[in-house]
Amino acid sequence: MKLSQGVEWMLHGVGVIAHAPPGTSVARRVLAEQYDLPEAYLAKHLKALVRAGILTATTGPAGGFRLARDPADITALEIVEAIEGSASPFVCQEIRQRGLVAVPPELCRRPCGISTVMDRAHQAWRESLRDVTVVDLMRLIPKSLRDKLVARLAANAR
Amino acid sequence: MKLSQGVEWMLHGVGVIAHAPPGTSVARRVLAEQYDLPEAYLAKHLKALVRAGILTATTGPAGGFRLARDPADITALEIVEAIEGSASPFVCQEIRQRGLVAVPPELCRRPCGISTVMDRAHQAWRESLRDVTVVDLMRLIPKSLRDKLVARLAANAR
DNA sequence: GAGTCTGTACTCGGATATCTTCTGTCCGAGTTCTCTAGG
DNA sequence: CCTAGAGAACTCGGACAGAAGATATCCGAGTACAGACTC
Repeated sequence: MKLSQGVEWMLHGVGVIAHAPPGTSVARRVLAEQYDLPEAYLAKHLKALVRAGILTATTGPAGGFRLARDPADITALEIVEAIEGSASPFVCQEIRQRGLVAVPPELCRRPCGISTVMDRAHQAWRESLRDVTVVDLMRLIPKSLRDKLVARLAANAR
Repeated sequence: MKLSQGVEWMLHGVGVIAHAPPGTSVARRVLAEQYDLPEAYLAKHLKALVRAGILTATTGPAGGFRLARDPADITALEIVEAIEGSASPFVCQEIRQRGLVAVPPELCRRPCGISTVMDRAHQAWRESLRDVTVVDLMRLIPKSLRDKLVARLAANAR
């Protein structure tokens, strides 16, 4: 079980985009330089966030990415699932219905108990991430650096 | 993020092994037939559980696998982590220390805030799985099938 | 008849290919700004 | 001097290779039982 590193990039990245001056966008080049990330690959993950309705993208010289909604309405869970997908990491293959002591289909109306156990854990994980909003992510940046960040974003906004 | 299917196999498998008559082992062939699984690949995961101290393996004609400890002392979390590893699915690459607005090392004594958020979610996931023991897994098998299972295990024990 | 020895059959364990998924990259479509030319 | 037009530069988006990990498999090492042989 491994999370894509795009999750880390986007959790940091959305926190940066959220600091952009109102009405301005952050170009992916600016974001890539911010953390010294490969720009082309970063694009892939940004695109996923646009599809998920978390960011909006505008093209052209003054284009870039900005939040699609209020930062308080966007959760870390949404960001993670935009990249990793919302499917559970545990996929029940119904092996109980196979083999020598197969469970007859009429007893399989309810999901497999193992599957329930795993899903419950997954829900606990999701709940934890749902409690964190982009506002919280913004607060994670040390204050001294926040000023530098905002200055840089303002300088790159056109 | 995807869990190996070995997790499903072993959660079911340990539940089966736990039903073996006292003093007997379950051969991997018997376990493979139980759910119609590829025996050779199943071996890989069983080995992982032996390394983790969850099962003990004995060779020879009457050999096989049995629980290394009391079923009430073995948690689902142990089984999952024996296969997937105990590392967090989120690995912090410390990208905050890179790029144009890099955080100076003296401010990085504490772990990155993003990392903390993800680790908290991971701990919630682990806690949920830690609450489930092998005894619980045994109870997940419907009673009517449990009798058939025990009979089969007794017939294959030598 | 009892004990011992040898052989066989059965078990698990490590090393080895194949394939899907993540990682990384490139070039094309679209838009806005700017510069220039004309009125 | 002002306005309109065309060009250029900058943006994002989808299609294309390479690498790492999961999946699947085989053959070898070790052990307990069973049979046969000897005393």
